[in-house]
Amino acid sequence: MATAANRTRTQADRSKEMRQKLIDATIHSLIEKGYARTTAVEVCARANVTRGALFHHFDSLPALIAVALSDTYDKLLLSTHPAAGDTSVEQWITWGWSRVSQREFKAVIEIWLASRNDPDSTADIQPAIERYKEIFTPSEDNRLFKRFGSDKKAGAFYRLAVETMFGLALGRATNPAGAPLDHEEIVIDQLRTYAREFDKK
Amino acid sequence: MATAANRTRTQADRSKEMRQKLIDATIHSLIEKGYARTTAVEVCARANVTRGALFHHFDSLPALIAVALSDTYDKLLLSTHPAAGDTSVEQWITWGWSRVSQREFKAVIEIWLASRNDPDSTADIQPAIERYKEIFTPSEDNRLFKRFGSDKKAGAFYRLAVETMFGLALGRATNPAGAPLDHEEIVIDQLRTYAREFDKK
DNA sequence: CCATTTACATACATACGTGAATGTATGTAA
DNA sequence: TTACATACATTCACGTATGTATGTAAATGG
Repeated sequence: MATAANRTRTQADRSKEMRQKLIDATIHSLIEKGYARTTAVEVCARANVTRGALFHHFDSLPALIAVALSDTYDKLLLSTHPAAGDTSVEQWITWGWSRVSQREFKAVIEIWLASRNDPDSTADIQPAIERYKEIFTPSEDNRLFKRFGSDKKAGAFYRLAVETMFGLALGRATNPAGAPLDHEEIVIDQLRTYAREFDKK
Repeated sequence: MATAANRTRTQADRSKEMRQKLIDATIHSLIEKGYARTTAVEVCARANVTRGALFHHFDSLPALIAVALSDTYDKLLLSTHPAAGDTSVEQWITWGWSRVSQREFKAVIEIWLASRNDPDSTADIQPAIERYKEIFTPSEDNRLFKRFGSDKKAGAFYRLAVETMFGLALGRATNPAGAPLDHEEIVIDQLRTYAREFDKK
């Protein structure tokens, strides 16, 4: 029996739901299988639809991946905020790691690497990559991390902390089931210790 | 005209040279094209031989990659040493980064990721990965970095430094031509600053 | 309520990668 | 120099990915 909700499902609804289903399947495939094995067949199998659906809503698989990347960036980095503008550096470390340690971040790494390895097939994705690069750069323009823009020493620490978290994320990404590393807490704690030196002043 | 060197080229010589040629081509392909696009066709094209040669010397492409990985690990990490046992922590940072910043390290990252993404096709490679894991772990058994094994605080910093360098290496690996990042020196300098705190004692 | 668009499924043409089978040239020991 | 092993090249059979063309069901609007 078709429920009322089903019967009144508008075209716009169908499209939106299908697109989101394909986006989710794409991200999970990137996490579990990596970029190269994230094929149209694989994605559609996960979404329980045929390739016809994918090619109806997206021009190509790379086009879908580009949208999936933007979607993931937004969810990871823009949906939450490091408290207010008066965030301590230590708090920022905690917030940053709570973002970078998400499983979805592996999908981002996969796409970053693919864009280097295969510039042709990832041409559609490049813009989405560029658009979010500023987020990891300390500057006055950075909408999330203005506070590091002016202070040179703090800026250096910001760079270091980001790279450290990326290193840990890479460790997870290469670990069998994306499992956390044993020494993650040790490293993040060490970062917090260094962060507190800035907060003291 | 065939030179004396050419004419007396023994079968063992031919094999050794061919194997090395294939290994080098494999590493360069991993650096430029990534794991997925490092096909037998691609490698043989770089080595200017046919696939017959590859399959004669190696059981499969993964088997060749496994050998190439061991070869690279040895060249990167075991061919040089961080001075003697009395190395300062700061010197160790410099040495470590001089290793991890090598272009060949991207090939290692590619293989790490592939082993997670495709355990089946990388089954042959897994042992080579495991064999060198201890190098990045601080312990008394570590043949390179014994000095960090006992001291807990130094151990934490060692972990942090390694992850930071991995992060920078990932940045290079994803950068267009494997180009260095603008802020590498800033980050490494910051690591050196922290390292000096241990050397003071 | 019927014509038309939109959403999706199915079928097919094309391309590329692998591995095995087979053929040939070069080194080596008797 | 004959007899065989090793080193490589060529070819083919097969699987899988992509993109497109065509068919069908579900919404929409007059």
